[in-house]
Amino acid sequence: MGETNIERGRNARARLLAAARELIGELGWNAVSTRTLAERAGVRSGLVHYHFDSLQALLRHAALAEVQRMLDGTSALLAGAASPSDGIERMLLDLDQYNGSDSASLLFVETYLAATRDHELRQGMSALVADFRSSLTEALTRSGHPRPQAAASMVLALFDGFVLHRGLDQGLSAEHIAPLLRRITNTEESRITNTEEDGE
Amino acid sequence: MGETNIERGRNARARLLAAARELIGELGWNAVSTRTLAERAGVRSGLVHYHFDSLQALLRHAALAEVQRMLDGTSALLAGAASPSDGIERMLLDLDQYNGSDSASLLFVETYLAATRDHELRQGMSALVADFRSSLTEALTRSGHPRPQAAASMVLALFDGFVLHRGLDQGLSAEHIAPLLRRITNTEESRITNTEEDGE
DNA sequence: GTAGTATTTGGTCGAGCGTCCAAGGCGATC
DNA sequence: GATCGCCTTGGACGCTCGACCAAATACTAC
Repeated sequence: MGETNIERGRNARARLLAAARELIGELGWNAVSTRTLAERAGVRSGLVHYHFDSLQALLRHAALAEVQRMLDGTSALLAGAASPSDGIERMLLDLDQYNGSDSASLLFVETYLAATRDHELRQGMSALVADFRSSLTEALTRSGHPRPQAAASMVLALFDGFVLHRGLDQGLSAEHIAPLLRRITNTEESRITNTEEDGE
Repeated sequence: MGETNIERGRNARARLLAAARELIGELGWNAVSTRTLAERAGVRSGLVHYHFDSLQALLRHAALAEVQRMLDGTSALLAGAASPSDGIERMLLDLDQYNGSDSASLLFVETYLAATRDHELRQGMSALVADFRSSLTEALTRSGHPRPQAAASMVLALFDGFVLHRGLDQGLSAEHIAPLLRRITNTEESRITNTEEDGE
């Protein structure tokens, strides 16, 4: 295809996105500058505004692509599992790869925060998260969970909070909380509505 | 007492801290500048470095004080409840005041993130969170929970993730997930270890 | 009042920021 | 080999930043 000239462009663009993926987590969304970005990508800073409308647009694009990649990988675990409960537990164990201090974990949280201040990013993130949650909800519904919607929301919140807390407390492990996670994903209705038999 | 001169200083200092409390959530940790801070506090920007060693020190101080205030308020709910399960559920309902987009919610998450990049802040946050978690663990232990440590970790992660997700999905409500929260805080051992009776 | 101390002001410093752009490089096409 | 279009360069623009400091101010103590 000898499109070497165009390939050059695609390459630089991809390297800029990869650099953004790393730096958002390392430095924080607001601390990523065109110059550090260009340096990490091995290009000159002028290129940023050739390939993207603005620095924010670059960061948005990089963040959404990475979040989608992570969510896709995670929901693949759900699809390949024998039951939703197993799938969710595998997802939890899979979360151990995000130790809460690596750039992938932090990118996720940074993107959440940036989304509260950037309308376009917020819409993109909402769509991705809603998709993921509806997969979860659907799986839980099919398995007969009495509150599939609430359980899916809870599992999602738990996962993100899990990653957040790992940044402070490295002792927090997936195996540690897996047994209790099963209580949520159980298809049985909870039998106990009030536990005050145990005073002090 | 005519310490009017010192009072002036205390007042300016307090106003700077209050401004930081607001702005960290509104703009993001890294976007708070000495000048916006001073403007919000109604003082001149030079005062920042008179009352504090650096901008970072001011932000650290303000964030840790506010997080402690929030955690203290929340654990008061636990202390005043009939049982840990009730207390935890009240804490969850109390979380509804943090809608995920207000400056209080965002300050919390911003501080988590900033702690991964600021050693001193990280130590302060770790101590506060560890304190809170140990209160929870102790309460769950006294009530006979089979896995008090794991349950406390889980509840904490769930709460923070809950706030995080509310920023994207305002439909997420505490009442919605309260019934499932009880499954975690239940003092009974989970009876089901494997739920694959429901294929597809 | 005078001296002394704590607080506040207003401005400067060098550095880094996002954005823009004219000029140059470079492979494809004729 | 000339022309064309995409890609890249290097620098300039105006601006904000954290930090710092000498002078001015406000209050206290003598």
